[in-house]
Amino acid sequence: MQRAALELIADRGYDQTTVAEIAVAAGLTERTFFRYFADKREVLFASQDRFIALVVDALIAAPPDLAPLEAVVTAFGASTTWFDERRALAQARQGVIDAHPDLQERELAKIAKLSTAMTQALSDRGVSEPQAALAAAAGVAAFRFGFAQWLADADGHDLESHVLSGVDELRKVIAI
Amino acid sequence: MQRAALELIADRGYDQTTVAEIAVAAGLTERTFFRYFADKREVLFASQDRFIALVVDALIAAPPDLAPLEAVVTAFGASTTWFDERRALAQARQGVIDAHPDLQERELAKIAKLSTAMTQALSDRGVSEPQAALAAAAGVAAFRFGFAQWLADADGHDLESHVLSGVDELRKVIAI
DNA sequence: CGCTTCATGTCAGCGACTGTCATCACTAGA
DNA sequence: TCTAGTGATGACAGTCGCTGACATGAAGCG
Repeated sequence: MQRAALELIADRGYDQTTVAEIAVAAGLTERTFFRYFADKREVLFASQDRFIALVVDALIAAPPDLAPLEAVVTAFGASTTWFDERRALAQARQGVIDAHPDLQERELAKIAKLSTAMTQALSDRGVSEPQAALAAAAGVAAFRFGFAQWLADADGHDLESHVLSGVDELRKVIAI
Repeated sequence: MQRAALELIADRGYDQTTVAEIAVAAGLTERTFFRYFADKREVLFASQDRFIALVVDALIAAPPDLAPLEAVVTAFGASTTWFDERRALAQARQGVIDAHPDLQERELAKIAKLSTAMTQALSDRGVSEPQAALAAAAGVAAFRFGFAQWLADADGHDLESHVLSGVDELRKVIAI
């Protein structure tokens, strides 16, 4: 169903694609669609949930002596090869999302979910509440920055180096 | 209409309040509601748009020799007295928003809108693209942090001091 | 063979949202 | 003062996202 949805929406646009059409294209009915996905947008974000789980697990498993922001960056590192192997798909998906405000909203919500999950994981590592929240926010900002650069980057540096340069930029901005 | 909406939703919940009810409570019809607000959520966020305009204008007007992050913080300072005078209303509104995921999504979207507007304004001040994006992201993160503290703060420090302590915390996290 | 369970289909219905046309007040200008 | 135009609103019908309730059929298990 996710594949069918991405193809249909990429083809004719989000508004012009009904849930019924997606379901039929996958050989099912509209009602069944809503048994798998909470709403229409969600069909494009199921993979995002897996990504979040992956990164949070990596954060929990990170060496306990790392500073908060370093632990966050390390955790993101665990996901970068997964992306590096699927750059074309990620670009297609991002194109669809960037084309519709409703989808951008959902993406922001997923990012926020990631951020709060990382905050929680940092708390569990013994980081204080404010430090955890801001380290997660900063790390996520750097990742988003690096991710955008990576998607746009024609000469194919890998995602991780883009994320690291995002952290560097962040340090420069803050250090003033 | 905004007042009617906030009261009704605070009273019986977002899902249990229909657009038609809000419109009638304001002496209008559902169709007219949708001429003023793009969708049901938006009625709770019109004020947010004014806030964004205010802060962005302040950023444009900030002394040109300020560092990016300092300019952002200064711009937020222009809005804090507005909030300090309306703390009770802000709390009511935040309570409603926190009670429904759809509204949280919209709030994130508004925050993102603010962030990109500030990025643009920083660019216009001559700040480089990456620095602008990250300074805006960092500033917004600090503001959100300070805002949450301020809403929860019983002994009434003003918003600005909470935001400044957010920036301090951010510096500590990053500096490692 | 009967029982349960799980995935799916069917159907009816609500509410968000839109396009279209009608109505009515208000204004500008002859 | 009449008239034409403009802008805000209402009325109505229709689409689509989404949900609850019940039916069906296949798979597994005693």
